[in-house]
Amino acid sequence: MERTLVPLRPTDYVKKQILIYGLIYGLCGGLLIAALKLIEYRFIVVEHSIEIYGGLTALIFAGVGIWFGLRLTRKEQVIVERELIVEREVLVPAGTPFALNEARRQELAITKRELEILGLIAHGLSNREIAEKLFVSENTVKTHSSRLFDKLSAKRRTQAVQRGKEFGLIP
Amino acid sequence: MERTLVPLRPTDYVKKQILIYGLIYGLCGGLLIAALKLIEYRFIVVEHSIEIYGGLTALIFAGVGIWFGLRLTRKEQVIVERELIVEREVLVPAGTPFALNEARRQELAITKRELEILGLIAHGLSNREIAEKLFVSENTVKTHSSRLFDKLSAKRRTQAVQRGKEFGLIP
DNA sequence: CGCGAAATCATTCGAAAGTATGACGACAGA
DNA sequence: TCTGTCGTCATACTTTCGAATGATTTCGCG
Repeated sequence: MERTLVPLRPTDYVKKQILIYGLIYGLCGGLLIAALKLIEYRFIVVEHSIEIYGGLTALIFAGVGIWFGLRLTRKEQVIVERELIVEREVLVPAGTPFALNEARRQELAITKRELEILGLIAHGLSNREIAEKLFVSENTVKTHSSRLFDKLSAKRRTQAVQRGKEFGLIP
Repeated sequence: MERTLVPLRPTDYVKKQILIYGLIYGLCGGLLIAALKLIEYRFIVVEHSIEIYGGLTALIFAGVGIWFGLRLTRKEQVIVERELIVEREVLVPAGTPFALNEARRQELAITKRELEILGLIAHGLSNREIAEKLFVSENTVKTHSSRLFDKLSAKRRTQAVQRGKEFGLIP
């Protein structure tokens, strides 16, 4: 079985962006601590202030980081899932629950994004919910699903799900 | 018509864990900064050290946070997959194409007619098509499906299908 | 860098789906 | 016989989908 997984590597552009924003982000953290320190010198004196402030800052920024991480993965959900499946296939070759029919996908000229949306449709999400989840507009979701239905010869989303399962595009 | 279904969401225990680990995490950040400060006092003196150290700490912790966020979602998906597999194993032991979970059906108080309509919905039929197939009016189909969605806590037909499969009501 | 394929977003409009409510007959069981 | 459940149908209304188009931006690849 052929297995062409997309590594999902960030482009140079994205890398640069991450670097820049990361630096700005870190700077903000430093400024926050400095500000706290400054306030302290002016008004009150607290023991172990550096530890406390640092801890608070780290906590806040960690929270933002986690949130950001969660947000990031949303876009990659389907692909992540696919990787998992591959892994399982290697581990448990006997009773494979689901393996993406990549050949069929290319045969039908269904893009990854469309497949991703098909998965979300199958999970019972509305177009709006999908849009929110993927961080795009509802119109975009409509466009994708429209093309998807066309490729699957489906008239409704329920039908698309049915055919998608038949074709082994979704579990 | 209230219908209390198990939410399958993070428990209080998990929340507490997150809180505790979050605090510990933040503390580590503070200690890290303090350590840096200490080292500075001993050996070298740097200007704006607080800002720099704070920034570095924030940066590191943000990175860890993002990594952690990524990690979190990945684990979640594995679990979801696993649950699905278990359920499927139970429902389809071997050879049998599909066995209706009658217990679940009665538990949810879903009538046979409603189940029938759920099956047709899952096959991708529209309300009108279902009506024609069952020799009833479209309004009747709507009534049935409305009640069905209520019992399944579904807002859309795609969601109803999804839950129906989860519950072993449809193949 | 340029090109084609994807992805993004918008607008409009009709069709389909879903909500809310009420009603009526059939029928099983207390 | 009364009660409750089920299946049937209707009306009115809101929301969501989906089709058809066109436009712009981004990405991957040679």
